[in-house]
Amino acid sequence: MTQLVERGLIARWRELLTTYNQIACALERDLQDNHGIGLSEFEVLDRLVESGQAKMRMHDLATDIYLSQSALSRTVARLERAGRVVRAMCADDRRAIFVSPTEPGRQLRDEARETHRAVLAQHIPADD
Amino acid sequence: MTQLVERGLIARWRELLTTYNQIACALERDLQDNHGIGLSEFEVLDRLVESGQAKMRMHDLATDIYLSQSALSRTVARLERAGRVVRAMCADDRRAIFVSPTEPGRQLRDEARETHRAVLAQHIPADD
DNA sequence: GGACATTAAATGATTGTGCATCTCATGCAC
DNA sequence: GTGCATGAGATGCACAATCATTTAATGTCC
Repeated sequence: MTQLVERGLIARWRELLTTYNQIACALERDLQDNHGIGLSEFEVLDRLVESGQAKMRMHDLATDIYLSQSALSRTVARLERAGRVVRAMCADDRRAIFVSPTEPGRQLRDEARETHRAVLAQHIPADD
Repeated sequence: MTQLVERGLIARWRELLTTYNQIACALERDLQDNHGIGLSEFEVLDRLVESGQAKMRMHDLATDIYLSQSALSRTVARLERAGRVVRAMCADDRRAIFVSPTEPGRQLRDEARETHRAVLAQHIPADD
């Protein structure tokens, strides 16, 4: 990535495009094969756990992540369906929803994190 | 991008993830709004024209680009439906297909290129 | 020449995404 | 209080991407 800094906008964009797609594709495949979880599901779960808090509001989760609001909503729905998180009412603001990882969810995250890191290590250049 | 080189794998990946999504999203939106063309359609058309050749085989086009074979096939189909390219038999190898941009296709590409460049200029850091 | 692997491209099925819209809940003005 | 804008989240719809499969043409080995 960094070695291409001077090549002009288009070249840098294309580099970004292919790098992103390669990595995202590899992550998607390995996460799915090894843990039965998609990339965006992992990213959500990961951020949820790493926040350290027991529960997070959807809205706060959304600011952290690259997903659109509707994509986040569906991703959390999938995670819930799979028993990785629970959604709960928020007493203070009844429009809001709290999301918390379940124990299996935390566990899955820990396992998947290793696959995740391995794929990244393999695809992201050591340094410049 | 470059200023984050030392932050570790995960941080670099997240940076890539959000950068990519912001730019791709902006490109998609502006290309669609201003020229009625999607990002992958533009990328295909752009590479097709910039190759300098009158026609290219699908397979050669595929090596240049981040799209899967089936995605490319459908993207070209969309471009053809919109009159931006034509597909033709290849006499040498009757399995292969030639793709050529039409005049309106070239023209659209030239126009869209400016939008494309503008969005990139706006989102990709000048340099460091 | 015949059988089989390989290659180019298209296509069916499934899935995830974005946009627009909808439903409620809040907040604020009056 | 009523009325209206705004905010949080869910959902219908359309579309694009993937995987797996299919069709058809080439190549190869015997």
